[in-house]
Amino acid sequence: MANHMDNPATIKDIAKRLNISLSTVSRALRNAPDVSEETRQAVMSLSQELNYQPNRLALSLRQNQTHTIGVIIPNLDYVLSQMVRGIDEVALEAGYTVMVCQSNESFGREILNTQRLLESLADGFIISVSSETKSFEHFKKIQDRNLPVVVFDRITPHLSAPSVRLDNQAGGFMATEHLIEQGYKKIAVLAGPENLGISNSRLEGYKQALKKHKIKLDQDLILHCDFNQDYAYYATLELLSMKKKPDAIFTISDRMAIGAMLAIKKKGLQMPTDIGLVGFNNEPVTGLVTPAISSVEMPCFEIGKAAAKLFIETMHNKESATTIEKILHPKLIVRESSLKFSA
Amino acid sequence: MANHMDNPATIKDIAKRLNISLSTVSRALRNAPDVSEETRQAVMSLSQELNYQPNRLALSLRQNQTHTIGVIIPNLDYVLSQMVRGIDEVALEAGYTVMVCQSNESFGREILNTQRLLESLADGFIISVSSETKSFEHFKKIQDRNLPVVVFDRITPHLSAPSVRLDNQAGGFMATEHLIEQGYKKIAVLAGPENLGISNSRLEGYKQALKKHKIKLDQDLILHCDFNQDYAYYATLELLSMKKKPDAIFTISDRMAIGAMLAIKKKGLQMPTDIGLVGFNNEPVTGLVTPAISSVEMPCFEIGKAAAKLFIETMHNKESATTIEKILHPKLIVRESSLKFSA
DNA sequence: TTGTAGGCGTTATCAT
DNA sequence: ATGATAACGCCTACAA
Repeated sequence: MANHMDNPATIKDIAKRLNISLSTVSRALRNAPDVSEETRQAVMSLSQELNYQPNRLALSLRQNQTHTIGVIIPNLDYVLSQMVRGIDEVALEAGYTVMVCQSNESFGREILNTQRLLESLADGFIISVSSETKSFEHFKKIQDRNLPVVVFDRITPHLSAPSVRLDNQAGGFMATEHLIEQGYKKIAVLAGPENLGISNSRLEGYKQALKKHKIKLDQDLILHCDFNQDYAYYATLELLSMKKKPDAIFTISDRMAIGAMLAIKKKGLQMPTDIGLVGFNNEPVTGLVTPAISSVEMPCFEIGKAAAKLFIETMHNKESATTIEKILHPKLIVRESSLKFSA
Repeated sequence: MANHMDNPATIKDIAKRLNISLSTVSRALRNAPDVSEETRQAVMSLSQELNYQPNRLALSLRQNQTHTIGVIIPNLDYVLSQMVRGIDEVALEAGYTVMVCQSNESFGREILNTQRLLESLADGFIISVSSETKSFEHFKKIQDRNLPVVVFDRITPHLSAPSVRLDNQAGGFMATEHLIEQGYKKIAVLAGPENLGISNSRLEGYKQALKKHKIKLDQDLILHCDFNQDYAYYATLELLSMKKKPDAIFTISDRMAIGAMLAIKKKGLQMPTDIGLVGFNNEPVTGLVTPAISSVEMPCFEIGKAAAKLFIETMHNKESATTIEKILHPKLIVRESSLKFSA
């Protein structure tokens, strides 16, 4: 049995015990061709006995790579958890370890995370940008070091890197068109922070749908508010107090949809009769509340997997174009909250 | 400006440019006392100019520590996300980087994660055990290397390590007693997997409450099922088909509570009149469904923070007793689903 | 087929 | 106050 040593066995230990040189051991261990069967056997069996594990630190130092991917994300909510699972899945299989850092939607924290991960010598980065972030110097530093970066979900034009994302505009479009087809006339939209790409794309889809159906765009029906439930609640109360009150609301996240729902109930209005509601993300909760909320489904797990795959590819082929843009497609899940013409 | 070098500057570079020795640079950088003010200034300013960052790999190799904590958790659901946030918070502040690995409740995956993290030379581990895990050899390997381990949330007697957890029994007790006080007579419990500690503790609390109130324990009212919504749904259907049907259900997780709720609705029963329901975790969803579900609140973020703090302490004081057990307290959040005597 | 030596970036010990 | 050297664990020319 392995004697109770604190310190893991090293190549040196094996070499000493076998009275051969370090290099021979190293070769035997890595199945190099030029080592006698006899020595190899001896090395192998002893290394098993000593429970030898190569020291990744030494390896990394030598080869100048850590087989670690730095993942920076704004939070660990439902959507991103799923995506991280996808990343994890692929990365693990490819022999990479993942370091996940949450920025908590904080710009400063994002910089700190980048810094730390850079210090830890991650081989590259998979990033979803915080909503607070408007400057991208910290990410540029990564690229200055010539490390591969993949951005996903919340991408940004300010960072030129291969990317994976949802077709957010299509999502916004299908949500809005669905409401139009259900006979809603005055459709408001709760958009997210103005500087956020996904927010604007979904909003763009909304506008596109109105245009297609020849509905005049009313700026008063577009509200930008923070990505969370409370803001959405108050924004909705505001909307519902307008003279020319909307008869439907599209929110660009489910958190916001929940906030809107609570406000609608507070006002004593009924969904889907008085007012229609469609959210975004298709979080499980949308199917559980009453009425169940229609939502745009996003293939989170797949997006995560795609991001990791793209990363690995970029890694193995450093010259690859930074213009690769992988776009996955949303799907509308219709539930009660928007089903005016129910079956 | 920093010339566009791919390779980060090293001590060597600085030494060369300044025509002094490596050791002097090293000393100057680390503010050693025995270096002339002049040299120090020169080194400092050049290192800034070159944007010098010490190479953590080399440092780690030298000092035999990575300042990295391996975190192994079964999944990234609401509860654990919060806890991870807590861990992150404290670890970051203490200068540690966190590597989070999900086992996906899989025993094999947990072993793999441990292995990987061990190879990556984490300085220690913070672990919440997968529900599938019945053997603990892989964790013993960590301790064999004399690395500190802290277990949290899902702890196990098979692993002797400092731990942080909720007083699960108290949680089970307060949920059950609340139901009793609300006048429910036949209270069933949906417990989790049998080998899981938290499951059994909560169940124990249930039993304790019955005992206190002199209610006879009925084994038929205790169902073990997997930790998820679907199982809970079917288990509840089963419960509700019994002749001596229960008039209240305590589920040891909110996921299960949701499953139970759906089954109750399916059967056309009303909460809280026909049947009472209390869940566990106080996930946001419990407040959003109709009727809102009472639930036992657990201070997730705090538990995470406590785990990380305990880890840091253990780290700095290796001889510390492995018997430290930090226990945080739950709080019952009463909502409609169990409020028979409503105000 | 095997061994020797140098290097990855850093720090620590010992001289000078 | 400064420098040379060995060491952390590993790999890889190059030499034998």
